[in-house]
Amino acid sequence: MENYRGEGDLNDIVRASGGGPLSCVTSHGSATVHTSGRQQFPSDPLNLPSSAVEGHGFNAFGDPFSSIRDPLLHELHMAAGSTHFSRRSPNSADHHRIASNFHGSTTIVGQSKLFEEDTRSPCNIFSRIQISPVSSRKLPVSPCDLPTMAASATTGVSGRGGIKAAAVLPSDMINANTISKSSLTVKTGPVQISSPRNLGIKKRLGKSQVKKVVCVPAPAAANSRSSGEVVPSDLWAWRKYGQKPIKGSPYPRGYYRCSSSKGCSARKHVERSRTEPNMLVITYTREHNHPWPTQRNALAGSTRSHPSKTNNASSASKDEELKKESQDMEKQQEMDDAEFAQGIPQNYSPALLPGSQQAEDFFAELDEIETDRINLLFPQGFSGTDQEEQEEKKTMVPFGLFDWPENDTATF
DNA sequence: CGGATTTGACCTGCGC
DNA sequence: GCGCAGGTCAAATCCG
Repeated sequence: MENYRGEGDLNDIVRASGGGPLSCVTSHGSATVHTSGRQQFPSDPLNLPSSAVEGHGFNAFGDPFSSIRDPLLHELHMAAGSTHFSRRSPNSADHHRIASNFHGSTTIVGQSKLFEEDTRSPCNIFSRIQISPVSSRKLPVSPCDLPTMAASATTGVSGRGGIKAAAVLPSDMINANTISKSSLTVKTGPVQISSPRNLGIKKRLGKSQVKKVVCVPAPAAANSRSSGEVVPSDLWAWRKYGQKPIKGSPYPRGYYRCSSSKGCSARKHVERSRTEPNMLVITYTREHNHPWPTQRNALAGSTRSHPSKTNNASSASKDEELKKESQDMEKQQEMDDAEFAQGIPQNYSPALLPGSQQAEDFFAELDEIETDRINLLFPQGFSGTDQEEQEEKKTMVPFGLFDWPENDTATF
């Protein structure tokens, strides 16, 4: 059984309420009249004192994935936290501002009230993120195939038994940026994350395995060899070892194992949602038995997934970009590691007052870092002049990590 | 040439 | 026990 640490090591992905830092939804730009899509981003785990986080049940279930952070999820998390919550303010006006900022463009009048209410509610956003026990055999449809369940899934918890299977929230439903854009059009990808952190109950699945499911928008461009299937890249290096047609689905499922480290038994399989072909359902099984790789390792392990990234950049500047990116990522990882080691985010600085010089300097630095990160992730730069477009791309930052073509953002 | 992908065969678990 | 479907293996092939 290789290094597989056993079925018991993986938690189920269902939690009756509460959730974890992985429950970061970066979707935006979608529009819905569903106004209960409350964003509890003050629950951003990066910026909350650990006590507050634990108070909501984080890390209360010995989640194996909490010790090994998935870079994909981690980056989503980071991007959301850094991009939209760096300008912290204790007053409600800024709550309002933050809530609207998160979605990049639209200000929702009255949002702050919702915001405040929700921060008091024990049923925070994390209970609204996709919560789905997954069994490849017993779940007839993938999490992304269940948009119609969203209404009932807004709590993420059903009445009977407390857990609703496959309660998947389309981004439309989780999006606080309601009534803002063309109805029900997802312009940039929704990301639905089902995390083992969301589990309160262990549940055995088909082959005694518990899985972690992530739904991401499917890139359209081809960056794989012949199948045309495009798999978003995360910081792990994955090697494809199989592909199978799945009954009932027109799309095959690709099987990948971690190649970041020899002997790592981590697996994932990627398939398109059968009802939403624009969505990829990535199911992670087993655990990595090594720390998640540095950027250098990740790049080394995914060369084939990154064909011809020329983009008019000279090789010299490309090297510099890569170098800078690598340094940036490593620096960020070091910071993160330190935060996780201490349990309290180091950049959590509640003492900063909005008007103080200290705060201004702090935010100025964050702005610089922010700009750098975005530039790194979009080395081509933002070509568009439209402010909304730029805002959208800014919010898209995490998706850049998947190495998606810029143009794909409008294909949903 | 080394490493990644493809793909058919084989293995295994589950439902009937 | 049998059949089905998902998961894995490994040889062939491809690509940088």
